[in-house]
Amino acid sequence: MAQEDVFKKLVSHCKEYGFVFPSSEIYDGLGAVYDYGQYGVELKNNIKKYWWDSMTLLHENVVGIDSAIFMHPTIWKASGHVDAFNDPLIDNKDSKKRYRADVLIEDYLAKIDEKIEKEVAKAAKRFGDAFDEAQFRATNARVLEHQAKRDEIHTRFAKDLNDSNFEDLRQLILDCEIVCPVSGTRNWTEVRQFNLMFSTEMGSTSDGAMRVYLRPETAQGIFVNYLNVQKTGRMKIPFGIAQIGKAFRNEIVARQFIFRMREFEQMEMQFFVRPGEEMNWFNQWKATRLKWHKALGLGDEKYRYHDHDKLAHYANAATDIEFEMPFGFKEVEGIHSRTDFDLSQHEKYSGKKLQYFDPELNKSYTPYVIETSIGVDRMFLSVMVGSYCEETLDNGESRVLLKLPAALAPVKLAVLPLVKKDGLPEKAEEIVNMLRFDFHCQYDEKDSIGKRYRRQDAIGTPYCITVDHDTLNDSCVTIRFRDTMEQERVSIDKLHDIITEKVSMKSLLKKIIE
RNA sequence: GCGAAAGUAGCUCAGUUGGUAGAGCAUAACCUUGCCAAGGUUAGGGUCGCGGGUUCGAGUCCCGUCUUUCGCUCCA
Repeated sequence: MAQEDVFKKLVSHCKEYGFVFPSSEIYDGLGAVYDYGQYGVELKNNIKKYWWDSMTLLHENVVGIDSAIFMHPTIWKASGHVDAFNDPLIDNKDSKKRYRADVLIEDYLAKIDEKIEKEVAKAAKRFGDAFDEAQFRATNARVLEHQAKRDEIHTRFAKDLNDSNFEDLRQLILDCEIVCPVSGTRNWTEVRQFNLMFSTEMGSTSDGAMRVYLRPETAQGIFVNYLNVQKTGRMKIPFGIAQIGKAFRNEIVARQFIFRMREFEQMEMQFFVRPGEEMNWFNQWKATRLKWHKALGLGDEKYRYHDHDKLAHYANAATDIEFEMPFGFKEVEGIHSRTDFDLSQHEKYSGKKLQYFDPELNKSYTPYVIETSIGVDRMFLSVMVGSYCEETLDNGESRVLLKLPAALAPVKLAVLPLVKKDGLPEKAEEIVNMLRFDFHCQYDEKDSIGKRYRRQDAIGTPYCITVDHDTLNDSCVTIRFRDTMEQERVSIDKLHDIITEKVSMKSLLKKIIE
């Protein structure tokens, strides 16, 4: 089966079994925004817990925070996000070339200036020979006309740009009859500002309102709090701060299901180190993070590093951990050595000292930062991709199952009475009531036992507990394993310990520090 | 953003030259059965993505729009 078909089926599966729904579906959806359903939210929460525990439990020197989505707007100036994508752009539909709208108009204004100069030069040359009053008046009128036009355009241009009024800016381009240098046509698209940040107003409706942004990354919330945490937590360098939270990016092209969304969730950890020691820590976190992924057992060959050749302005080393999606190897996590760029920028813009006094070195410095940044939704997708499975059984039947790591599965076990009479449902309910405090359990008595097994396979439930007539006498049940379909007869008393051992995060976490 | 294709039940899809919408699976109830998607009876669920137009009549033809997918482009 082609990879694209698998992906299509996976997307359908996510919808059909309550993992992921398109947002606002009854209103035709909202582009590149998705909601998590009843099983999706459980899986997602488990992924987050796995990450959180791996950071905060396995590392004494890593603590968590939860910073607000709204932050002071100057933070985004300091981080470089405001200036990075602020140009008004316009496309010519015929040549498919993209231009900066403001540059087109500036070029046009320059042309008018050229015309004026030419007129003046021409007149000066002519009047050198003989003065003709009629010609002088005509030239003067043309120059004044040009100047008036230039001033008018300039006024409108400055106003539109200042107000970010792109409709008027486009109208100005049309009114000036500016043509595309390549195609020579005036077939223009709308003017758009490709700013990756969403903005909104904070404060009163009229004068006092301040433009604030929905954060495009969670990292800045960590940087601006790093001294608070360091001082109140008595943290010594090296130490890290972890955070899980929503981030928002106004992507131009958002595609591939939940891989690139406009509202998404990040799990970021910023690790503060001594300047000069950053490469050691960079390599260490690179290795640790890959172990975290591989511990899930989705297949080691599905992961690879992708080292960046071209580095962002803030980084001196960067690598991605990529996962093999049906549409190719794609970035799931980024590990960056961000130097002291962010903290220095915030020192500059806030005017506050953000240095750390290192008692061992007996001096102050601005720490360097290693960042690990992973997209929760991408991780979710990679887990689904790695788990989705269509099998043909010995009897020729097929089954669809999610081979989810037991620790991540939304439902840990289903308790099924073989028949819904003879007291078996009551016995099954008893077992559910015994286990429900520790595990997410489901009870199901509808349809044949085989059908119920398949239903649980489809949502990735690792264990099914079946209550039969013998159970009433010997207090034993069969436990059926999702991946092998094998069964084992065990005592009800032992169920709790058996399941605990299998679904605990502990076994995953141990693999990371091995 | 450009180009192409698609949108009909929860899912996968059919629907003839235009004549008031179907199947399989799924869901719910009952009967029978009981360890890997069994059978029977019955029920619920669709203004055919949305809005216009042509027509006596539109799921079907035309226009617009929204959403999704693929390719290119852009971004990281």
